Amino acid sequence: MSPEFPPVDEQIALISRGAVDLVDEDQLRRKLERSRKTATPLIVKTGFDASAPDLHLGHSVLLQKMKHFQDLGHRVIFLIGDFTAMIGDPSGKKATRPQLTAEEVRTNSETYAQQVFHILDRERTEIGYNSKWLDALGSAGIIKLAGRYTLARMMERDDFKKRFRNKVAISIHELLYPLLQGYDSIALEADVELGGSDQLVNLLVGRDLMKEEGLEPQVILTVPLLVGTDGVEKMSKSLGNAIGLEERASEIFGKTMSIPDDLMWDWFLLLTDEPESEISRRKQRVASGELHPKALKQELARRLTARYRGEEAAAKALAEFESVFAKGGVPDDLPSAEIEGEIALAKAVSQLDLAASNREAQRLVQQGAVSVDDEKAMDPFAVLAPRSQPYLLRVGKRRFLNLTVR
RNA sequence: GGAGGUGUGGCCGAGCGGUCAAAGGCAGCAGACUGUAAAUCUGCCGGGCUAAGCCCUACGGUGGUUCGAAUCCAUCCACCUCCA
Repeated sequence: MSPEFPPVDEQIALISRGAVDLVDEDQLRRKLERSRKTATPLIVKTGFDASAPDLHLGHSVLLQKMKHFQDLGHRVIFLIGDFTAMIGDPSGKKATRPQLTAEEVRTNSETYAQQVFHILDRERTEIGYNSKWLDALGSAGIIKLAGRYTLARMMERDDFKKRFRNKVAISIHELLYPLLQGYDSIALEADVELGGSDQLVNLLVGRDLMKEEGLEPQVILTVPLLVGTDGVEKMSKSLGNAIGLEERASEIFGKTMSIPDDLMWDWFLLLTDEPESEISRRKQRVASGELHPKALKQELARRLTARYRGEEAAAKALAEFESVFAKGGVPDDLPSAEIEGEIALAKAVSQLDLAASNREAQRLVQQGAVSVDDEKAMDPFAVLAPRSQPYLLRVGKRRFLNLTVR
């Protein structure tokens, strides 16, 4: 039963791969040594907000780091911030989050579980809810907790400092948020807490609170925020630059192919287990012209697609991408639709949702974006007459439809 | 409690009472090119209409002034700042 842990140096190498902050390494080393000696796994905590159940590749960076700990034999706790979600996230002060009901939290966490186990080991993942202890804390407990921290220390953090200096409002509950998050660490007696690099300060508060409580403070490890498909902003669903873990194979593949070439290196480092030395070697080979960036990006896309949709689907997505974009071909299985009676081309395009409106459909046709049966159609009012064979409609490079006109 | 400010298309952000479906930027879409749904360049970018024109909706809400308002007035709402 007693787990075998790899040598400490080996563990540290894997743990620190791609990490931004590690506070601090010596302490981690001590914890790992003790864990090895006593055959006791470390308790590794990662918090997730229960209000945003749609996970994307950005989240997967963190999940992978959790997986690393699992692979090393440690106890990974996937902590769902159901209580903190009910307070609302302080950083998103633009729109006050609606309070989630217990029911919603439950469904969301199920959705989570389904997505998370693409990466994490289902058998070895513990799922926790912070309402378990935060509910019990009560207002007296919160006040006591708040007494453990000072305004001056809270205001050391850059974001608050800036906002204060610029006279941008800071509401009281925003001060509470990190404290509650820190209390989670106390409750779990976490050895390590993982988070995105934007979480650093919150995680540090947890460390301080643990010390105050007389516990051994947690080690903090943060991972970078993954840059999204636009190559500029951090990946987020609302910015439209995200690739969801549940998307179709062709989408995952295609969207990955759409990232700027230079972003590949980051993605390789953060989203695959490719050794760092190998990544930099490839970078050199691309720079020297020996290796084609497209080929490499296709490999990245294939691997990411395979992880979430399986090898077979990934291979198919790759083949289809080549045939559609490199050779101007048509995908294997395309959607089909039927229309009763003859119809003008532009109208058909918009009615079939190949364009958002009639006007847009018209513009697309006039711009030469639409083809019928592989021939460019420039007249928006060309009539598609009823016929036994379906028409093959293509709009732009990516939208296809088999249309039967009766 | 008092003083003031702001509210424009998915976002940011211009906007003299007419020539404003509203500059510019971003995002998006398309075309060309290519090595890809990279990069670059070009075009488009509220909606409806068998249309090179007509019509409708739009500048926080409502109601006015005016031949005519995103632009002026009133009022309401929302957000923000300052002084207490």
